[in-house]
Order: sequence, then structure tokens, then C-alpha cells
Amino acid sequence: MAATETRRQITEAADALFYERGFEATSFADIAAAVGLSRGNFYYHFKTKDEILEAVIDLRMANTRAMLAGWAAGADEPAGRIRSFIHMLIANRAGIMAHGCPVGTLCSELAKLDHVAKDRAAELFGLFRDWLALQFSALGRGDDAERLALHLLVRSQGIAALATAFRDETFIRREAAAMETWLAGELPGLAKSDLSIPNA
Amino acid sequence: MAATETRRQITEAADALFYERGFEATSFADIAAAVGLSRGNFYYHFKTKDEILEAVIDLRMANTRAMLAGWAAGADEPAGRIRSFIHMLIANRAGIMAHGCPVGTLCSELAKLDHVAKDRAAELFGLFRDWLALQFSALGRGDDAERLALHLLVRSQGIAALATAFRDETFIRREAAAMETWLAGELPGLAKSDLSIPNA
DNA sequence: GCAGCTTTAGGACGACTGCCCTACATCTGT
DNA sequence: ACAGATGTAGGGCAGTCGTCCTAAAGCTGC
Repeated sequence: MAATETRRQITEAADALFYERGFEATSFADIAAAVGLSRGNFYYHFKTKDEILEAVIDLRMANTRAMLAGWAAGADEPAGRIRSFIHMLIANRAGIMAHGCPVGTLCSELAKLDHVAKDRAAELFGLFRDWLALQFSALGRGDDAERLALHLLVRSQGIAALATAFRDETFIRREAAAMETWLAGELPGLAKSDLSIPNA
Repeated sequence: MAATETRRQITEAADALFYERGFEATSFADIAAAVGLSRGNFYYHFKTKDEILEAVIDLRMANTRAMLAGWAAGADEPAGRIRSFIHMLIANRAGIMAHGCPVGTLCSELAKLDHVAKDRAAELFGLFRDWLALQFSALGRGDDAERLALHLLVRSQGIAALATAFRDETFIRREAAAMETWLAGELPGLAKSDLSIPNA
């Protein structure tokens, strides 16, 4: 098999295992078994475990960029694109309840390990933040764009964390709906309000 | 030394190490070194690592109850008590940026390991949820109390997750202030609004 | 059909893991 | 002073970890 193809398979298997079990709890042997290779042969493709992690982060960055581009292509209006982000919570609810958010849990694990790649993993959040801010800018909320983007990130991360703990699907749906309602209140045509003052 | 005292020291050392490094990444040897005991002697106090985890969760439950009772005693008004919860984010900002929220990160790690104690760890969230709901009930928001409580939990968990990734202290302070502003909007005297419709 | 490169399997390495045993030190009650 | 309980030290158990080596199989170009 071509080395690049094997490398891709390893990276994808590691991606899934790192998500499901965590980075540290996943061993070379686990990944090898998932791909169907011998343990020892790994050294040929990846010198160290950190190298696999690097490849996994690269893969996730590429996948995230592609997903964001897909959302942008799938909706003409920025509001619809932001709703695509919110709906991700519902679409991935099973995985979230079992293993949390792939980005958030990886970042927190790498932070605890004080791993060199922790900042690279945090760039995944940066991707979402910047893309969401871009949508809010397109909605004429240029001044608040990043703050509004971070508000959505905060809420989705919090929802993921609590959904993992309580494993409550209704909770996810209700909170996602609440985010959509919040978004509707931030849309143009309505009075611009401070993000955090619900009503006066 | 009395066995109960040694047990307490072990539990406290494990509590800190589980928070800083994570449950799996912390070994018997790490805890033993922190307490100043020999590795082998652990078997006398704790048969298994899971037993230590159980003791740590018990300790955190007790500490959390004490903290909540302290907040209740420290403020006569429910709003002030809720603000104590929000201020916890700022008081613990250094730890949060380095290691995340102790409750959230433990729950997500145990979920990934599919550990038997994952539900017991989730009860820590239940403690905060119920206490916050009690305060909102006292504010006359009985119908929405649990939903409002979960909203605060969602936001604080999200803030902790992003603060760990970005390690931005200003972000924590700004989001904590936004939560206080949101709280003010939910207080009696102002028009009762739906949680998720900021303004109309 | 052979040389040379790529890819593989299998195993070994030292270190570490959670767990467990046994011999010894220390303390307590009589 | 002594017996028994309580607590400790040190090391060993089998297993796994990440890492690395070597020998050979598979493929490609001549």
C-alpha cells in the first residue's frame, strides 16, 4: 500500500480514537489494531506519538475548514450559516453525550498534560471564532462580531460539557433552540441590544 | 500517623493532582511522592485507584456543599449568592486557564474512559444546578428556576473551556461581567422575560 | 531475473503501570 | 516487659507503554 494512504488511514483512526478515548488513553497498539497493522511498523510512518497528534490536529483543521466552507455554501444568509453551527450540536448529539466536544475535550486534555501542541489545538477554536465573527460582521455587527462569536462558542462548549455529564438529549435540543432564539434577537431589523442585557 | 489522617492527606493530594494532570495521567507513584509515602504502602490505605477516585469525588462533594453553604451564609439576597457563583470564575481564573474547571474536566475524562464513577462525578454538577435553582426559586422564578440555573452552568462551563484554550484572563472577566448583567436582567422588578429572548 | 527501494512483521528495549506481598518499625494496652 | 494491633518500607508481579531495531517480503526498473 502506498505510504501516504497508510498514513491517512492511521491519522483517521487516531482521530476517532483520540476523540472517543482521549489522547493519552489511546496507545500505539490501539491505533495499529484499528488500521490492521503491526505495532512495530508504526515507527516507519510516525516517529513519535506527538507526530500522530500533530497529523490529527492538521486533519481536524482541514475538516473544520471544509465544514465551515460547506455551511457558507449551503446558506446565502449569514443567519442561516450561524444556524448551521448551532445545529451541529443536535447533529452530533450522540457523540457529544458519549465523548463531549472533540475540540473542547482535546484542548482541555492537552492543557492538563501541558503538551506542546495545546496551542495548535486551540487554533481549532480560533477557526470557529473567526468564521462566526465573519458572519456577524456580515450582519452589520462588526463592532461586536468577535464578542458575539465567542458567546456562541461559550454556550455550545457549555452545552457539550453538561450534555456529557447528564447525557440528556432534551437538554441539548432545548439549549440549541434557546441559542437560535437568542440569535434571532441579535439579527438586524430588531433593536440592537447589548449581548448580555436580555430586556429592559 | 493515624490511618484516617494519612487517608485524608492522600485524598487531598490526589484531588489536586487529578485536577492538575488528570485522573489517568496521575499514577500511584505521583500521589505517594506528593504525600511522602512509599509506593507500596498505598495498598494499605486504598486497594485500587478507583477507590481513590471515589474518595476524591466524596471530598469534592463535601467541599462543594461547604462552599455553597458559605455563599448562602455570606449573602442574604439570592442575587448576591448567585453572584458569588459567578465570581468563582474570576477567583479561580489562574487554575481555570491552566487546567480548566475541576468538575467539567473530570466528567469529560471519566466519560471518555467510560468509567463507572462518571455518574457520581456528574452529581457535582447536580449540586450546583440544584443550589442555583433554589436561588432562582427564591427570586420568584420557580417555573424557570432549573432552566436559569442550567443557563448559568452552561455559560460558566463554556467560559472555562475557552479560557483554558485561549488562556485569556480578560476574556474571563468580560464574560463574568456579561453573566452578571444577564442576571440583573432576570431579577424581579424588571419585566420577566424569556431566558433566550434578549430584547424585542 | 536481479538490484534497489519501499513497506512490512515481529520482537526486544527500558521504563512505567496498578497491584500485591512480606518483613520490619511503631504504637497501645496490659 | 511483652503481645497484638497498626502503620510503613521496599521490592516484585505481570502487563503495557512509547520507542526502536532487524530481517524479510513486495514492488519497480532494468
